[in-house]
Amino acid sequence: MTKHKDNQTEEKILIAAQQVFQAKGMDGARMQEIADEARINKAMLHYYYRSKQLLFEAVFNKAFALLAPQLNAILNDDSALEDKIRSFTQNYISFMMKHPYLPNFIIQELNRNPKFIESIKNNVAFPNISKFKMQVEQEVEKGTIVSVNAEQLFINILSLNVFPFVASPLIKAFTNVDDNAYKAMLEDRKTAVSDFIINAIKK
Amino acid sequence: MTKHKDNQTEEKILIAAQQVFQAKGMDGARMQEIADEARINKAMLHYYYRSKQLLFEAVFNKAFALLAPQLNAILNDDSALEDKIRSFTQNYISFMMKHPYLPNFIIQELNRNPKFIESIKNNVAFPNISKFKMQVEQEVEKGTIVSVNAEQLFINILSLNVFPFVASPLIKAFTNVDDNAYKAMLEDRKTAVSDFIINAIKK
DNA sequence: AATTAGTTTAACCATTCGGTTAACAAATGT
DNA sequence: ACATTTGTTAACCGAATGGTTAAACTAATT
Repeated sequence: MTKHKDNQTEEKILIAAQQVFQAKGMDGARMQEIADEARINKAMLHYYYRSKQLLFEAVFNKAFALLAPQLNAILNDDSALEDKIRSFTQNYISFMMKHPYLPNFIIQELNRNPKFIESIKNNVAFPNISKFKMQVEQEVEKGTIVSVNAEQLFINILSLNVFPFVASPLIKAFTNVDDNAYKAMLEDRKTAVSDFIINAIKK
Repeated sequence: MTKHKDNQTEEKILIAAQQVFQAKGMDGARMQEIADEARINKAMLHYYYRSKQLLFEAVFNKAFALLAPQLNAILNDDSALEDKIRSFTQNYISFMMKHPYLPNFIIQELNRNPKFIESIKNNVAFPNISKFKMQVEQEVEKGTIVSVNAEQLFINILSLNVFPFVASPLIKAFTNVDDNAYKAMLEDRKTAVSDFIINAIKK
């Protein structure tokens, strides 16, 4: 980062830290466990990242940088609303099935420390609703969809796509479904959710 | 609980533990902080609840016992599907606005320890989808709603109602909305969400 | 070969944390 | 009145934890 040559150690640490932090959260993670996971000496963690807090922030920012473009796909894209909803749902669920820990990690840590969001809000690619809002308002005016508040619609889209990943243990228990069947249900949702949304707003 | 007389101390501890655990989670909570919050000596925590783990479980079970009946309102009630969706949405959002920490706490701790759910599954009032599933299938057969999978519909209802409480810091940031405006949006959702759902499944 | 800068390790340190102990106070029962 | 049980406190304990240090090691640079 600063004086360090391009060493593989720094990368190994970040990967290990990612796994441990995402599984156990900031408070539950142990520096020793991260070191073990990376198969290096614990002092190396501090050599490269100075403190647990800074290592955590590196992991968090990387995770957020991975998530943000996914959301911008629906917020900033130029294609038609219905197409966007379909492609977003399809892509987002595929993406999340590859990174199931991601949304929970981000949500949990932001709840733990809400001030933390200010520091990432400055990020260039921070998702923002304004363009999406204009598009929805235009569609309402044109009469292609029912009268709907853009913020509420965005919350609905996000909820339907993200929540099943955040609350999976709970949902599995309520619906008496095992891991494989749940995966199949998520697969179905790639189209079922967009059908649901479009039905809800279509005139 | 066991040999203790109906002392107010035990109750004070549980209330304080609830606040601290729900704000900071199992790993982030400190026994000393709970004692301070309850204005009692730390040793009392162990006198009444033996260990941090057991105190945590008491808090968790109480929280879950508060949540479960809310869910059973839509799963086990006999009224018509559309009415249930409306009343559930209305009641659930009102309820959550009074207990905003609840869903996050439960979801977070179940993700931290998925085995933990087995111990509460035995609970008599543990929410179960089976009756709701039958009702949805009947409505589909009668032709009053579009063909829809009951589990998926249940996930959708849950997502739309719960997620805005779980991810509030994130949503507030994306939509550029402050605390008061967000509260107003949640208020709107009491009817907006049920309209959205019913629109989505109506023929 | 000697110097230097960067990297790695084992041992160590101070603090925090969950939990215990022993003495004491206040009820409760006889 | 006395004894026993229950409730409360301060002081303490050992283990775990984030972080530091100083020395050893490695590999370029001169």
